[in-house]
Amino acid sequence: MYICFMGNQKLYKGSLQTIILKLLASHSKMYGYEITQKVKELTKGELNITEGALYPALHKLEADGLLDVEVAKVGNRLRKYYKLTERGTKETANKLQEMQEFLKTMQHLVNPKFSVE
Amino acid sequence: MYICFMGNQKLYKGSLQTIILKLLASHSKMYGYEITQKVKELTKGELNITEGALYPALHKLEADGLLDVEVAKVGNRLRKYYKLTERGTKETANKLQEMQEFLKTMQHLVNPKFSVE
DNA sequence: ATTTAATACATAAGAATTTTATGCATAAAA
DNA sequence: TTTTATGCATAAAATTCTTATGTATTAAAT
Repeated sequence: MYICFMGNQKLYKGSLQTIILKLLASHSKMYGYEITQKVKELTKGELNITEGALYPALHKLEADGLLDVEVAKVGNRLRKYYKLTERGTKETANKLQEMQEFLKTMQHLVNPKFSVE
Repeated sequence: MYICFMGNQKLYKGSLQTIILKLLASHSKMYGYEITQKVKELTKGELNITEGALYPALHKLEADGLLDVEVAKVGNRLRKYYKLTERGTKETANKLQEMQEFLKTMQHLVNPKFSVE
Protein backbone atom coordinates (compact mmCIF):
# COMPACT_ATOMS: atom_id res chain seq x y z
CA MET A 1 0.00 0.00 0.00
CA TYR A 2 1.49 3.31 -1.06
CA ILE A 3 -1.14 5.88 -0.31
CA CYS A 4 0.32 9.36 -0.43
CA PHE A 5 -2.67 11.65 -0.31
CA MET A 6 -0.94 14.59 1.31
CA GLY A 7 -0.58 17.59 -0.95
CA ASN A 8 2.62 18.82 0.64
CA GLN A 9 4.39 15.48 0.57
CA LYS A 10 6.99 16.96 -1.76
CA LEU A 11 8.16 19.36 0.93
CA TYR A 12 9.68 16.36 2.69
CA LYS A 13 11.99 15.80 -0.26
CA GLY A 14 15.54 15.79 1.00
CA SER A 15 14.69 15.19 4.64
CA LEU A 16 14.22 11.41 4.60
CA GLN A 17 17.79 10.58 5.62
CA THR A 18 17.61 12.99 8.54
CA ILE A 19 14.30 11.53 9.69
CA ILE A 20 15.65 7.97 9.62
CA LEU A 21 18.83 8.94 11.46
CA LYS A 22 16.91 10.85 14.11
CA LEU A 23 14.61 7.88 14.73
CA LEU A 24 17.58 5.57 15.11
CA ALA A 25 19.19 8.03 17.49
CA SER A 26 16.09 7.81 19.64
CA HIS A 27 15.31 4.12 19.36
CA SER A 28 18.74 2.54 18.99
CA LYS A 29 17.47 -0.26 16.77
CA MET A 30 14.66 -0.38 14.24
CA TYR A 31 13.62 -2.26 11.13
CA GLY A 32 12.24 -0.79 7.94
CA TYR A 33 8.57 -1.43 8.35
CA GLU A 34 8.75 -0.25 11.94
CA ILE A 35 10.19 3.06 10.76
CA THR A 36 7.31 3.67 8.37
CA GLN A 37 4.78 2.95 11.12
CA LYS A 38 6.55 5.08 13.69
CA VAL A 39 6.75 8.04 11.32
CA LYS A 40 3.09 7.66 10.43
CA GLU A 41 2.24 7.60 14.13
CA LEU A 42 4.45 10.53 15.11
CA THR A 43 3.14 12.70 12.28
CA LYS A 44 -0.48 11.64 12.82
CA GLY A 45 -0.62 10.30 9.28
CA GLU A 46 0.81 13.44 7.71
CA LEU A 47 3.91 11.71 6.41
CA ASN A 48 3.80 8.27 4.87
CA ILE A 49 7.18 6.99 3.89
CA THR A 50 6.86 4.68 0.91
CA GLU A 51 8.87 1.50 0.61
CA GLY A 52 10.26 2.69 -2.69
CA ALA A 53 11.84 5.59 -0.86
CA LEU A 54 12.67 3.91 2.43
CA TYR A 55 14.58 0.79 1.44
CA PRO A 56 16.93 2.46 -1.04
CA ALA A 57 17.57 5.13 1.59
CA LEU A 58 18.44 2.53 4.22
CA HIS A 59 20.74 0.74 1.79
CA LYS A 60 22.49 3.98 0.98
CA LEU A 61 22.98 4.91 4.63
CA GLU A 62 24.41 1.46 5.21
CA ALA A 63 26.69 1.71 2.17
CA ASP A 64 27.87 5.10 3.46
CA GLY A 65 28.84 3.50 6.75
CA LEU A 66 26.26 5.34 8.84
CA LEU A 67 24.17 2.28 9.65
CA ASP A 68 24.87 -1.29 10.66
CA VAL A 69 22.41 -4.01 9.81
CA GLU A 70 21.54 -7.13 11.75
CA VAL A 71 19.16 -9.70 10.32
CA ALA A 72 16.67 -11.32 12.65
CA LYS A 73 14.12 -14.05 12.08
CA VAL A 74 10.85 -13.52 13.86
CA GLY A 75 8.67 -16.58 13.52
CA ASN A 76 9.23 -17.44 9.91
CA ARG A 77 9.63 -13.87 8.79
CA LEU A 78 12.64 -11.75 8.07
CA ARG A 79 13.53 -8.49 9.75
CA LYS A 80 16.51 -6.25 9.16
CA TYR A 81 17.38 -4.25 12.21
CA TYR A 82 19.35 -1.09 11.58
CA LYS A 83 21.36 0.89 14.10
CA LEU A 84 23.71 3.84 14.00
CA THR A 85 27.42 3.29 13.62
CA GLU A 86 29.81 5.64 15.39
CA ARG A 87 30.09 7.66 12.21
CA GLY A 88 26.34 7.53 11.92
CA THR A 89 25.93 9.07 15.34
CA LYS A 90 28.22 11.95 14.44
CA GLU A 91 26.53 12.48 11.09
CA THR A 92 23.14 12.49 12.80
CA ALA A 93 24.21 15.39 14.99
CA ASN A 94 25.35 17.31 11.91
CA LYS A 95 22.19 16.61 9.97
CA LEU A 96 19.97 17.56 12.89
CA GLN A 97 21.79 20.85 13.26
CA GLU A 98 21.42 21.54 9.54
CA MET A 99 17.75 20.67 9.81
CA GLN A 100 17.22 23.07 12.70
CA GLU A 101 18.96 25.79 10.72
CA PHE A 102 16.79 25.05 7.71
CA LEU A 103 13.58 25.07 9.75
CA LYS A 104 14.52 28.36 11.37
CA THR A 105 15.33 29.94 8.03
CA MET A 106 12.14 28.71 6.39
CA GLN A 107 10.10 29.79 9.37
CA HIS A 108 11.47 33.28 8.91
CA LEU A 109 10.99 33.26 5.14
CA VAL A 110 7.35 32.27 5.20
CA ASN A 111 6.41 34.08 8.37
CA PRO A 112 3.18 35.92 7.68
CA LYS A 113 4.33 38.76 9.90
CA PHE A 114 7.11 39.86 7.60
CA SER A 115 5.89 41.89 4.64
CA VAL A 116 7.63 44.33 2.30
CA GLU A 117 11.19 45.04 3.37
CA MET B 1 27.84 32.51 -10.68
CA TYR B 2 26.24 29.47 -9.08
CA ILE B 3 27.92 29.00 -5.76
CA CYS B 4 26.00 26.60 -3.58
CA PHE B 5 28.31 25.88 -0.68
CA MET B 6 25.69 25.17 1.95
CA GLY B 7 25.62 21.56 3.06
CA ASN B 8 21.89 21.49 3.69
CA GLN B 9 20.91 23.09 0.41
CA LYS B 10 19.06 19.92 -0.50
CA LEU B 11 16.60 20.41 2.33
CA TYR B 12 15.16 23.28 0.32
CA LYS B 13 14.18 20.85 -2.40
CA GLY B 14 10.47 21.21 -3.01
CA SER B 15 10.08 24.58 -1.33
CA LEU B 16 11.23 26.88 -4.14
CA GLN B 17 7.75 27.52 -5.52
CA THR B 18 6.46 28.43 -2.08
CA ILE B 19 9.36 30.79 -1.48
CA ILE B 20 8.79 32.59 -4.77
CA LEU B 21 5.07 32.90 -4.18
CA LYS B 22 5.55 34.20 -0.65
CA LEU B 23 8.00 36.85 -1.85
CA LEU B 24 5.56 37.98 -4.51
CA ALA B 25 2.80 38.11 -1.93
CA SER B 26 4.95 40.49 0.10
CA HIS B 27 6.45 42.58 -2.67
CA SER B 28 3.69 42.61 -5.28
CA LYS B 29 6.14 42.78 -8.20
CA MET B 30 9.64 41.34 -8.60
CA TYR B 31 12.00 40.24 -11.33
CA GLY B 32 14.09 37.09 -11.31
CA TYR B 33 17.45 38.44 -10.34
CA GLU B 34 15.82 40.54 -7.65
CA ILE B 35 14.31 37.40 -6.15
CA THR B 36 17.68 35.67 -5.88
CA GLN B 37 19.18 38.70 -4.17
CA LYS B 38 16.26 39.15 -1.79
CA VAL B 39 16.37 35.49 -0.75
CA LYS B 40 20.13 35.67 -0.21
CA GLU B 41 19.63 38.76 1.93
CA LEU B 42 16.72 37.39 3.94
CA THR B 43 18.51 34.12 4.65
CA LYS B 44 21.83 35.81 5.37
CA GLY B 45 23.46 33.86 2.56
CA GLU B 46 22.11 30.51 3.71
CA LEU B 47 20.03 29.97 0.60
CA ASN B 48 21.29 30.83 -2.84
CA ILE B 49 18.76 30.22 -5.55
CA THR B 50 20.49 29.30 -8.78
CA GLU B 51 19.34 30.60 -12.12
CA GLY B 52 18.96 27.05 -13.39
CA ALA B 53 16.33 26.49 -10.73
CA LEU B 54 14.75 29.91 -10.64
CA TYR B 55 13.92 30.64 -14.25
CA PRO B 56 12.31 27.29 -15.04
CA ALA B 57 10.32 27.64 -11.80
CA LEU B 58 9.09 31.10 -12.79
CA HIS B 59 8.14 29.84 -16.25
CA LYS B 60 6.22 26.96 -14.72
CA LEU B 61 4.34 29.19 -12.30
CA GLU B 62 3.44 31.44 -15.19
CA ALA B 63 2.34 28.49 -17.33
CA ASP B 64 0.20 27.28 -14.44
CA GLY B 65 -1.52 30.63 -14.34
CA LEU B 66 -0.22 31.65 -10.93
CA LEU B 67 1.98 34.48 -12.18
CA ASP B 68 1.64 37.26 -14.71
CA VAL B 69 4.69 38.66 -16.43
CA GLU B 70 5.39 42.18 -17.58
CA VAL B 71 8.53 43.05 -19.48
CA ALA B 72 10.32 46.27 -18.68
CA LYS B 73 13.35 47.93 -20.20
CA VAL B 74 15.66 49.59 -17.70
CA GLY B 75 18.35 51.54 -19.46
CA ASN B 76 19.28 49.13 -22.21
CA ARG B 77 18.66 46.03 -20.14
CA LEU B 78 15.71 43.67 -19.93
CA ARG B 79 13.70 42.87 -16.83
CA LYS B 80 10.75 40.53 -16.45
CA TYR B 81 8.53 41.57 -13.61
CA TYR B 82 6.35 38.86 -12.15
CA LYS B 83 3.29 39.30 -10.00
CA LEU B 84 0.61 37.06 -8.57
CA THR B 85 -2.58 36.43 -10.49
CA GLU B 86 -5.81 35.99 -8.57
CA ARG B 87 -5.33 32.23 -8.71
CA GLY B 88 -1.74 32.75 -7.66
CA THR B 89 -2.84 34.60 -4.55
CA LYS B 90 -5.16 31.77 -3.55
CA GLU B 91 -2.55 29.13 -4.25
CA THR B 92 -0.02 31.07 -2.20
CA ALA B 93 -2.30 30.89 0.82
CA ASN B 94 -2.62 27.12 0.36
CA LYS B 95 1.08 26.59 -0.08
CA LEU B 96 1.93 28.71 2.94
CA GLN B 97 -0.46 26.72 5.08
CA GLU B 98 1.05 23.46 3.84
CA MET B 99 4.49 24.85 4.60
CA GLN B 100 3.51 25.79 8.14
CA GLU B 101 2.11 22.31 8.65
CA PHE B 102 5.30 20.79 7.28
CA LEU B 103 7.52 22.94 9.48
CA LYS B 104 5.49 22.10 12.56
CA THR B 105 5.64 18.39 11.81
CA MET B 106 9.37 18.42 11.10
CA GLN B 107 10.01 20.49 14.20
CA HIS B 108 8.28 17.83 16.22
CA LEU B 109 10.04 14.96 14.46
CA VAL B 110 13.56 16.24 14.96
CA ASN B 111 12.98 17.85 18.33
CA PRO B 112 15.88 16.81 20.55
CA LYS B 113 13.50 16.65 23.51
CA PHE B 114 11.53 13.70 22.21
CA SER B 115 13.33 10.40 22.70
CA VAL B 116 12.10 6.80 22.82
CA GLU B 117 8.32 6.57 22.67
C1' DA C 1 -12.30 -22.41 5.07
C1' DT C 2 -10.84 -18.76 2.49
C1' DT C 3 -10.19 -14.30 1.01
C1' DT C 4 -8.42 -9.92 2.49
C1' DA C 5 -5.42 -7.02 5.10
C1' DA C 6 -1.23 -6.41 7.49
C1' DT C 7 3.59 -7.42 7.95
C1' DA C 8 8.25 -7.47 5.72
C1' DC C 9 11.49 -7.29 2.34
C1' DA C 10 13.06 -5.64 -2.61
C1' DT C 11 13.74 -3.26 -7.17
C1' DA C 12 12.84 -0.82 -11.50
C1' DA C 13 10.58 2.76 -14.47
C1' DG C 14 9.19 7.26 -14.56
C1' DA C 15 8.42 11.99 -12.72
C1' DA C 16 9.84 16.08 -10.57
C1' DT C 17 13.13 19.22 -9.05
C1' DT C 18 17.56 20.77 -8.68
C1' DT C 19 22.72 21.32 -9.68
C1' DT C 20 26.05 22.10 -12.88
C1' DA C 21 27.48 24.00 -16.98
C1' DT C 22 26.90 26.86 -20.58
C1' DG C 23 25.46 30.91 -23.51
C1' DC C 24 24.39 35.77 -24.58
C1' DA C 25 24.39 40.68 -23.42
C1' DT C 26 24.70 45.33 -20.81
C1' DA C 27 26.52 48.19 -17.02
C1' DA C 28 29.45 49.26 -13.32
C1' DA C 29 33.71 48.91 -10.84
C1' DA C 30 38.50 47.85 -10.18
C1' DT D 1 40.40 47.43 -19.60
C1' DT D 2 39.60 43.40 -17.46
C1' DT D 3 36.73 41.74 -13.96
C1' DT D 4 32.47 41.79 -11.44
C1' DA D 5 27.64 42.51 -11.20
C1' DT D 6 23.27 42.57 -13.52
C1' DG D 7 19.79 40.06 -16.26
C1' DC D 8 17.87 36.66 -19.06
C1' DA D 9 17.86 31.60 -20.81
C1' DT D 10 18.35 26.48 -21.60
C1' DA D 11 20.20 21.75 -21.62
C1' DA D 12 22.59 17.66 -19.54
C1' DA D 13 23.19 15.24 -15.48
C1' DA D 14 22.22 14.16 -10.68
C1' DT D 15 19.20 13.44 -6.93
C1' DT D 16 15.26 12.01 -4.75
C1' DC D 17 11.02 10.54 -4.73
C1' DT D 18 6.39 8.22 -6.55
C1' DT D 19 4.32 4.66 -8.72
C1' DA D 20 4.14 0.07 -9.88
C1' DT D 21 5.49 -4.38 -9.27
C1' DG D 22 7.19 -8.78 -7.12
C1' DT D 23 7.70 -12.31 -3.37
C1' DA D 24 6.35 -14.32 1.01
C1' DT D 25 4.46 -14.95 5.89
C1' DT D 26 0.86 -14.09 9.37
C1' DA D 27 -3.29 -12.35 11.27
C1' DA D 28 -8.04 -11.02 10.72
C1' DA D 29 -12.34 -11.03 8.63
C1' DT D 30 -16.00 -13.13 5.85
